[in-house]
Amino acid sequence: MKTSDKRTDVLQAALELITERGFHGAPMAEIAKKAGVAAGTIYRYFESKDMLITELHRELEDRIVAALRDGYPSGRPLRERFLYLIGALLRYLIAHPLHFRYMEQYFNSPYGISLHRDRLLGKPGSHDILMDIFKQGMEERVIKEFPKAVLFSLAFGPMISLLRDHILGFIVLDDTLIEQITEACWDSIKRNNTA
Amino acid sequence: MKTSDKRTDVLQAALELITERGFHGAPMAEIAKKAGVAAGTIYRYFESKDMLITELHRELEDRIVAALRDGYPSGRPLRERFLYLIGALLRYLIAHPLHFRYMEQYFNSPYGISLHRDRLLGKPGSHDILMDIFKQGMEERVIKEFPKAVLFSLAFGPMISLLRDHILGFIVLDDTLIEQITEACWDSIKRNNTA
Amino acid sequence: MKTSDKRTDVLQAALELITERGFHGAPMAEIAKKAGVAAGTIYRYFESKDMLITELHRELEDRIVAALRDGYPSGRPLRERFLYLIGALLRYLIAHPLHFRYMEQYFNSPYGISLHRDRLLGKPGSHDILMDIFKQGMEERVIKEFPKAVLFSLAFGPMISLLRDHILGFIVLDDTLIEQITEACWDSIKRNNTA
Amino acid sequence: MKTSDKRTDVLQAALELITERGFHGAPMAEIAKKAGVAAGTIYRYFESKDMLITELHRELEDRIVAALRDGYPSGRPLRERFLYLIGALLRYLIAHPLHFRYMEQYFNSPYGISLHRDRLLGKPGSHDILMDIFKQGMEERVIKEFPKAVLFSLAFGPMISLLRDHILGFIVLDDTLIEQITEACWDSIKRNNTA
DNA sequence: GATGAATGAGGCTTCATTCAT
DNA sequence: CATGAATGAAGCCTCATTCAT
Repeated sequence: MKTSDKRTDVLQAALELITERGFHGAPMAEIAKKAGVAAGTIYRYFESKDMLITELHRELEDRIVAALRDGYPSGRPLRERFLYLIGALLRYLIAHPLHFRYMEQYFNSPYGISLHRDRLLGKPGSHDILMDIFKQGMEERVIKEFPKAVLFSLAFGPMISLLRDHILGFIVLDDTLIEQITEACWDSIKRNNTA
Repeated sequence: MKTSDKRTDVLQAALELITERGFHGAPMAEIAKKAGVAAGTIYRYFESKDMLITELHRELEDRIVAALRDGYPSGRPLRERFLYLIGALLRYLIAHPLHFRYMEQYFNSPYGISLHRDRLLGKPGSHDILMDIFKQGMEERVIKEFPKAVLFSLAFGPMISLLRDHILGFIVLDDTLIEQITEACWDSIKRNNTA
Repeated sequence: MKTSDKRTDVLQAALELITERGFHGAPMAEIAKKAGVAAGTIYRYFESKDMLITELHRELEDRIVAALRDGYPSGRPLRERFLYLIGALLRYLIAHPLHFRYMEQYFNSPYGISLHRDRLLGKPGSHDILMDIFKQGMEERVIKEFPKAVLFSLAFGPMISLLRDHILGFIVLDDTLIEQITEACWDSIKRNNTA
Repeated sequence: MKTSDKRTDVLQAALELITERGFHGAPMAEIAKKAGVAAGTIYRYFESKDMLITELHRELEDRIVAALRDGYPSGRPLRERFLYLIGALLRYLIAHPLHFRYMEQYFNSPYGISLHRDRLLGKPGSHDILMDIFKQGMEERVIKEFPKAVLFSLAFGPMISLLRDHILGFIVLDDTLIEQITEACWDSIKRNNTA
């Protein structure tokens, strides 16, 4: 049994180094050293530093999407599905702070700019799930009449900000708080029953 | 009247180049050229590239804070003051997309990591204004009982996400939409007077 | 019957790759791939890349010399033997452009510099044949009184230049032209019997 | 008075190193050291190693062409002009063996391949002079009826071969010999007055 | 103060060669 | 014998910073 697949080692080393020091503070030589391989070895698995960075992004994204799909309460009411999605993502990223940090950096770099809208939840998978919720919600007049991008921002914007604070130790996001926060997000997009 | 203060020229050139190409895509030599000065000249005004970057951040922050203070309806009700703050910031950043882009990059770089909590509204100034609103709001039971960091994220998180979309052209933030969005933010932090 | 001797495959692959891209555009790994063997395998047959290159040179040289010997009209008059030699070489290299390209590259590289005089026809074999012609020719006062190196250059120099043009498609060397050219070469070394 | 223009120093160092060791045996770092400058300095004058190599080629070519033009006996008979051209080139390259070695290497590399026909005498200048001689010579039926490329090869091919031998010390090209050789070249292209 | 040529450390990448399987 | 993953030295180039003018 091989515990160490070199490709995986490189990705992990890159993840750690890049989240800690940024793309430009993570030379290939250092990534190699941290991964326990020679510098040249990285190039057997990744065409270039850019490719390594892009590939790592893709892998993390896949894992995140998988985490969101897993346990998604398809048949349940709108609100419940929405709360699940936000909560699951929040929990995943709290459990994997490096993933969060990496994704954040990626989107704020020339790499991620081409990804635009397909951001944190870019993969068709989870993105569509969310969009379905929004669509259905607006049709049923449960959710405010907003462009999807606005709903998206209201739903996920706070999370990013909160995760940073959590990682930096400014707040502790325990289960109770997470629940309250997801509900607050729901409040921002749900229609006010002015009736 | 000095139309061209070299220091200002350098800052402006740095702003444009860095927002367009990132910190590492903006060599000092190019900044100098764009600013119409010699490379060495920059070092008369800034100790190093890092200092230039930090200084630029500080200047932008100052201007943003000033913009928020200006016209702030001190004596008015809580909700109105809150809406004003969010709306003013949104409007300022829409009017100054480079400022937004720069601040975003800054926070997502090793530079910004040391800034922690003091983010977009880091300067005591505006930050305090907002914190006062939260404090008073919670005391008066108008706003949900949350750690301030959470309230902050609920209030400003969506905005950052929206600004990106706006700058990238995915949505058009006109005055009507801005008003609706700020109200949605308010919905997420205001207490549901179901009692 | 061995259709594929690995050693031969490697030499052929090297020939093709090197003539196409130069010594430095032909990595061992690529030669190996083209030869259908593993990179390490090459080192069973050749001590190093340098040795491979040198060895390939030697093999091509052997084949060229063999081609010249074959059909050489030993008993015939001087002029005829001379014309045969030039013509045969020209025809061989036209038929094997890769051989020509390789030899050319070889001589113009640090490898070939150590080969000095032993150039295209370096191997004692054909070289001697030519030298005999020159010697006899001078003795019989049919050929100009020149150092052998000069006669050699007059005889073969034009050919190299022409082959390049032919390979590059600037001229088409058909049989008629070849005959005329070999005669022109003869003109340059044959004594003008003006006396 | 500046004896050392850094650009010139770099070109000279490159010339020496490349002729001695080939393009790939002449690292930029070494060229820099030999030129007495820092590695990075080269890039102020040349965009890349390729550009340096190409530029050096151009400069040498210019000098050679200038040497050929200088003293060219425009008004004199065809034969004299031809002999002058060959002789002048031969003399120039004997006096500047590094130039010859460099040009040779250049043409036998991927760089020079794109130069094709425009070889040693590529610059319109001298090339045209030669072509004019050929054209006029054929019209006046003084020169054999050959494609220009063939005449060119007959005229210059031997020279290249001879220069190598000279540089390697196999022969000594003194003025007497040079004159005889140029005449031999003339013999190869001039029409045989079979009349 | 201003200039910009010069510096040289450091980054990314290639590739000949080795060696465990 | 053959394999091909791994190695790491070495090459090209960039760019923040300095300093003589």
